[in-house]
Amino acid sequence: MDIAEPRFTRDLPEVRKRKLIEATAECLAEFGHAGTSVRAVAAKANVSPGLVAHHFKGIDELIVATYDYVGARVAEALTRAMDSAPDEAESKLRAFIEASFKPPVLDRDLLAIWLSFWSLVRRDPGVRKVHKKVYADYRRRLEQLIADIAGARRIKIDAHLAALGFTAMLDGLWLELCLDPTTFSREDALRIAHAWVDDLVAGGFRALAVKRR
Amino acid sequence: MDIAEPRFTRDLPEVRKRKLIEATAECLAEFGHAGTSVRAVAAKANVSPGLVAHHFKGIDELIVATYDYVGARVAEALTRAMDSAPDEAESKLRAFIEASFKPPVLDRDLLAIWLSFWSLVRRDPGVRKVHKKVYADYRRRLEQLIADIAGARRIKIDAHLAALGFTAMLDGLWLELCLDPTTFSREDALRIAHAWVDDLVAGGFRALAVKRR
DNA sequence: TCTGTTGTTGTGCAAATGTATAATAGTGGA
DNA sequence: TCCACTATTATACATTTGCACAACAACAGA
Repeated sequence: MDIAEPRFTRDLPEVRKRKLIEATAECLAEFGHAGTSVRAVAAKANVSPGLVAHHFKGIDELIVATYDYVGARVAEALTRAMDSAPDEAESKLRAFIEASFKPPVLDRDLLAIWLSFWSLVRRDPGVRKVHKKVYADYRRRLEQLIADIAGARRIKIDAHLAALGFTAMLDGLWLELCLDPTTFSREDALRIAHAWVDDLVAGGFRALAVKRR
Repeated sequence: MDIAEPRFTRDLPEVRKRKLIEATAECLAEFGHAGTSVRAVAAKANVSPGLVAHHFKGIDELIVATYDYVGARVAEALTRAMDSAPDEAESKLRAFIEASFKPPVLDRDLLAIWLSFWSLVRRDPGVRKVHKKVYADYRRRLEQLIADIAGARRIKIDAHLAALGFTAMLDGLWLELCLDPTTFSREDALRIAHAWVDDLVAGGFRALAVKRR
C-alpha cells in the first residue's frame, strides 16, 4: 500500500550543479545581488542549504558558474543567429546586431547576472580571468567580421580598434536598454548599430585606418 | 589640568551626511556592494552604527546619496573640461572625451559605486528616477554639441540618435577600461572616440540623417 | 551659568548569513 | 538481495546584519 515516496531525488553532480546555477540566476533576477545568498538559492532550488556548500565553495563561486553558464547561452544565441545568416561577413554582422537586441540577449534578468559578476571582477583574480576570456572571444569574432568586410571592400581600417569601439557601443546600448527601456527603444538601438555598419561599409572611420599598435 | 577632550564632535546634519557618503564611497570601492553595510560605513567614518540610521533610512538610501554626490562631481569635472576648451562645439566635444578617460572620471572606485547603483535601479522606483535624470542630462549636453557641430557644417543628422550611440560607446569603453585596464589602453579609447568625432565632422553616419522619431 | 535641543553613543535583540558536522537515504553495482 | 558510495538532509553554531532604544553630551541661546 504505502508507496514509499522518496524524500529527495539523487542527481548526478553535474545535473544538480546546473539546477543550482539556474536557481542562482533566478535569485539574481528576482532579488538582486544583495538578496542572493546560499540559503536563498537553496530555497529556490528546493534543496537544503547544506547542499549548496557541498557543490560550491560559496555564493561567489556560484555566481561565477552562473555567469559561465548564462554567458555560454548568450554566445550560443549569437552564434546561431550568425550561422543562419548568409555566408557573407556583412550579413553575419547585421545578424549579430539583430540578435543582440532581442531575447534572450536583451533581457533584464541577464543584466542582473552581469552586474553581480562585474562586481566580483575587481577582487577575484579567477573571476577576472573568466571575464577577460569571455570578452576576448566576443571581440575576436566581431574583429574578424569587421576585417572581412573591410578586406572585401579594400578599406583600410584597424579592425582591432574598430571592434573595440563597436563592442563598446553595443554593450552600452544593451546596458542602458536593460536598465531603462523607456529612454529609447530596441528599434533606436538597431538603427544606431546598423548605421555604424553602414558607415564602415561606406569607408568611414578613416581615422582608424592607420594600424598603430 | 584635565583638558576635557570631547568624546565626539558634533556636526551639522549636512556635514555629517557628506562624511557618511564619502565613507560609503570608500567602502564600495574597498569591499564592493556585498561588503558595504551600515556597520562597515560607520566604522569607516569612525562613528557609531546608530548614527547612520539617524541620518539615513538604510544602506540603499546611502548608496543612492553616494551616487548623487559622486555623480555630481563627475558632471563637474566634465563641465570644467568643456568650459576651459575654446568656445566651439567640436573643441568642447573633444575636451569632453579627454576628460572622460582620465581621473576622476576614469576611476576603478567610481565603477564600484556605479555598479551598486545600477543594481538598485531595477527594484527601487526612486533610484530609477535619479538614474533617468542623470543620464538624460548627460545625453542632452552631448546631443547639443553634436547638433551644433552638424549644424555648423550643414550636415543632416539625427542628433538624438547620434548622441545615444556616442554615449553608449563612451560608457562601454569607460566600463571596460575600469573593469580591466589591460585589454586595451586609455589611448586606444581616446583614438576610438576621437575617430567617431572625425567621422561625424566628415559627414559620416548618413544612415542617421533621416529624422524619424 | 543654566537649559533646551538634538546630534551621538552604546547596547541589545531578532533575523539572516556562511560554514561545519553527523546522520540519513537514494542509487548503482556485486 | 545486500552493500558500499555519496548525494542529501537536518541541525548547530559563531558572525554579521539591520533596527530600535535609552542614555549621554556637545553646543547654542538665554
